[in-house]
Amino acid sequence: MQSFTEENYLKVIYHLAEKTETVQTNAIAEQIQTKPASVTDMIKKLAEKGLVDYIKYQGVSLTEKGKSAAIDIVRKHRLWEVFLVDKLNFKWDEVHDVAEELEHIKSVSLIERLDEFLGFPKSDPHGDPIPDKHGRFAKTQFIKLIDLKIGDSGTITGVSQHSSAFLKHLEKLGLTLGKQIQITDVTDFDGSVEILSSDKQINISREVAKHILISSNGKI
Amino acid sequence: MQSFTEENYLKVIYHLAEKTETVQTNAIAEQIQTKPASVTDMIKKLAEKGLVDYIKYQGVSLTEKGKSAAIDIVRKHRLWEVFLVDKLNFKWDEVHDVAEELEHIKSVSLIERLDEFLGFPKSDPHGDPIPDKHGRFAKTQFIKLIDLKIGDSGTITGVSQHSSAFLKHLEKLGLTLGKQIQITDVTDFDGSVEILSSDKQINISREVAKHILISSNGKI
DNA sequence: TAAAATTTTTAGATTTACCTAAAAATTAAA
DNA sequence: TTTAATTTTTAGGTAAATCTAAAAATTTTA
Ligand SMILES: [Mn+2]
Ligand SMILES: [Mn+2]
Ligand SMILES: [Mn+2]
Ligand SMILES: [Mn+2]
Repeated sequence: MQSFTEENYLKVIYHLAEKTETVQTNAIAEQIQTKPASVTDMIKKLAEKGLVDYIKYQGVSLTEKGKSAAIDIVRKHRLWEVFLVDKLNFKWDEVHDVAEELEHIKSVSLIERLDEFLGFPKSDPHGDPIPDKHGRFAKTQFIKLIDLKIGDSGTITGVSQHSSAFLKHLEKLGLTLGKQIQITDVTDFDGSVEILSSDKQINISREVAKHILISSNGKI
Repeated sequence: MQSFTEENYLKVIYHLAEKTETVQTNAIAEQIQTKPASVTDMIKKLAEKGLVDYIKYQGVSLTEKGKSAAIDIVRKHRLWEVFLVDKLNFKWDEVHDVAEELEHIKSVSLIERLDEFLGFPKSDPHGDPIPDKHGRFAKTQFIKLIDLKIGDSGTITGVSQHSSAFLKHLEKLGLTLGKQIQITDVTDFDGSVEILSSDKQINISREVAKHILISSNGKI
């Protein structure tokens, strides 16, 4: 059984490992909002417990045991987010912080029953996949909107930024999950992207386009 | 803002104060499952924060501020219990421990929306009243089953013991909330109580009878 | 490839919530 | 009303998760 703090470390290491094979002390410190010295201490403890592989100065990676613990927390986080949006009418930009707390509630039957109550959802309000109780989930094949070419079209199926500011912005633009979009132009000047969505022309910045994930269906 | 631990102390003091005006160090220690010396430490801290009134060796009592914080935790605990039973199909004997964790989730809007989602319930699965968001609730007027006389009847509206063992036992006897009962006899030998419920004669021990709460409707 | 910059670790403290053992105060009994 | 029992507090310490400052290792730059 892991402490609240240990669980947060495992989850952060898991997410960072999606980008780089082995995870750096500083990167963890930044995510956890703590100092590198504290991270080193905790990493040693997690290594003792067999949750991470750790070689001094070489970074850290999750063991199978650590990975499965991390996925379990991610599962809980995403299920609670679905609950908050589907049942309690939270907006998609309001759920993350509460889910950060709820994900640490320790009860296997609670999560299994919640999963059932929600109808075994496959993805959370941000399009992220929800692992099943065995930790299995489909690795989703997303393309960043920024990487599409003029004329390409697809469906918004995820976001790679969960900040309230970003999500509220998308909401205002009408760019929510499930929306069909087509790239109509890319501005030379600032690289902003012109898209067609719900019969409206919208201009979004490169920064926004980077964090919208599309499941492409090629040309219309 | 209180810590997880401070919240538990406030809640325990609140419940103990329902019996005795001022609460003893040892009583708190027993509830929290800790040592009296630790309780003294924490009481000092709570007094510093203005949450309890404390005079050395004289016991402790909640200030208005402390009381309202405690009631807020009780409200959360009971709302989560309703959620678990009504929405996730937990039994009434399975919810307490999970609610002990959920009650510490800090989000005002979460609880307000949960309350609404549940239809603003007035009592929890054990018959205990749920305070509204201002901390107000009706002081319920219960009589212990053990205090009824032969011939008296009433409705089971609460229990004063929340252990799983006790609740499972009641379930097996069919003595759940809302059931009509009538006292038919009291055994001289062991003081056990003979009752009529759902057209069946049941014998319950004094110990059980002490913890069943009845809203009496006099003679039938 | 040697110096500089960056990253990571160690050393030594701090805070929170505990503990044990012993002293002090209160309450009950003789 | 003194003694005994009980309750409560103090004194001194531990473990978990932090921190700052400084040392060590690695990586980058020149
Ligand atoms: Mn989230
Ligand atoms: Mn999410
Ligand atoms: Mn309860
Ligand atoms: Mn209850």
